[in-house]
Amino acid sequence: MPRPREFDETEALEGAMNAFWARGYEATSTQDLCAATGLGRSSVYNTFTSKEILFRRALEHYIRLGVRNRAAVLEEADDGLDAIHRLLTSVIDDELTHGRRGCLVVNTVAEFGTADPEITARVEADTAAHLASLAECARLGQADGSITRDREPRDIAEFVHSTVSGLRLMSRRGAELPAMTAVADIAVAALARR
Amino acid sequence: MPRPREFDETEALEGAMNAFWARGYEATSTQDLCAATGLGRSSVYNTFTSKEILFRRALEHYIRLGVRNRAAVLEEADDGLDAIHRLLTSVIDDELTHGRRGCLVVNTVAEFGTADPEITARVEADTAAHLASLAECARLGQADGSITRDREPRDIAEFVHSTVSGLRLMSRRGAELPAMTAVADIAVAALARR
DNA sequence: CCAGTTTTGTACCAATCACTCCAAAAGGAG
DNA sequence: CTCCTTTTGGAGTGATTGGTACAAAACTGG
Repeated sequence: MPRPREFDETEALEGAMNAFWARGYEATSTQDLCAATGLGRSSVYNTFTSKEILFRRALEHYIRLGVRNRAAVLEEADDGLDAIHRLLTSVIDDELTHGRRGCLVVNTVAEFGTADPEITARVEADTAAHLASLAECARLGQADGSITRDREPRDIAEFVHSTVSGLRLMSRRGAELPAMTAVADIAVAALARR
Repeated sequence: MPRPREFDETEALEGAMNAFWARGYEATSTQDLCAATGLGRSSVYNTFTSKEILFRRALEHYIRLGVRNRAAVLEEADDGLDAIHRLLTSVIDDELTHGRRGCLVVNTVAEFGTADPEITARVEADTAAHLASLAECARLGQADGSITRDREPRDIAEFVHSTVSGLRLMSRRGAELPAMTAVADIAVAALARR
């Protein structure tokens, strides 16, 4: 039987994810990746094949964590509007407690645009999933009377998604908490049924 | 008297700006910069000193153009709310006619965060100026009755600024026009006096 | 304890990175 | 024309890039 690994693959992946998250794809060297994962050069390549593939796996891992977190937040909401309010609040919270790192997906979109087909496809899939979940919130909110019926659920979803991106970017550039809270407040109020 | 230059410095700067805009700072090599400016290696370094300084000048140039464009858009507005509506519409228009490039400042924030003090300061200054101009619009709109008085001008400015960033990011990831229009519509409606 | 398999560390690879050096070229002022 | 300055192209700088080669190490099933 083979020699066993001396590290936990998920932990290493998480280290790489954090490095890419902080500095972006291009600015993160393979040496940075060794340091961030705690692995030697050989182990990195033996496990993750290449920088590009490691990045895709890190992005994938990030997205999975994001989906999980969002689901947890939405679960404890009282109604549709509250769900969206909680979501925006949790974004702000997360930024404050984790040092204004922004969002890996947002950073990736900004860095790559649509230049890389594989990454574009992965981002598109995540965006679609996020939008679907937000649209479902909107539909629920319209049914329970908390969210305006003047807009299509799809459009509301796009608006909230855009607001989340905006908040993530605000945080990354170092905006103050009150400013971010104000943005979230106005966004939520815009969707409230009146 | 010295030998004169064979190129226009502003044109060269614009070429460099476009390269950084499309690919980001790290992914743009000095060779890319030569191609984008049309200059030889020596001329690039003779004129712009270093990649880092060239980037700062490109960012500066981009910001100046942006300020000029925004001023032109705001000038022809009927009232405060219309100004904000026109601003968001012009962002969408600009993205569609210029190939969904997003915004250099947004991309720069995503790529650098607050890691580089000089760039952070420049972005902060631009953000402050943009916010001030937006807050003035909000104040005007509150005075002429087009914008809600339930919010502070400062907060409205932050909200609009965040929405612009959100739209820019949407466009860069390739979102459809109707989705962007919906976001802008909801944002404008959120600020309307009712 | 041995055979078999994989991981690991080290040394190494060509290519590219940002950048520099320098001589030749190109003008204008006298 | 000559002098003086600056620009220009091309070759070259060391350092770093992403990625490999390979042998020693490490573990387990037999």
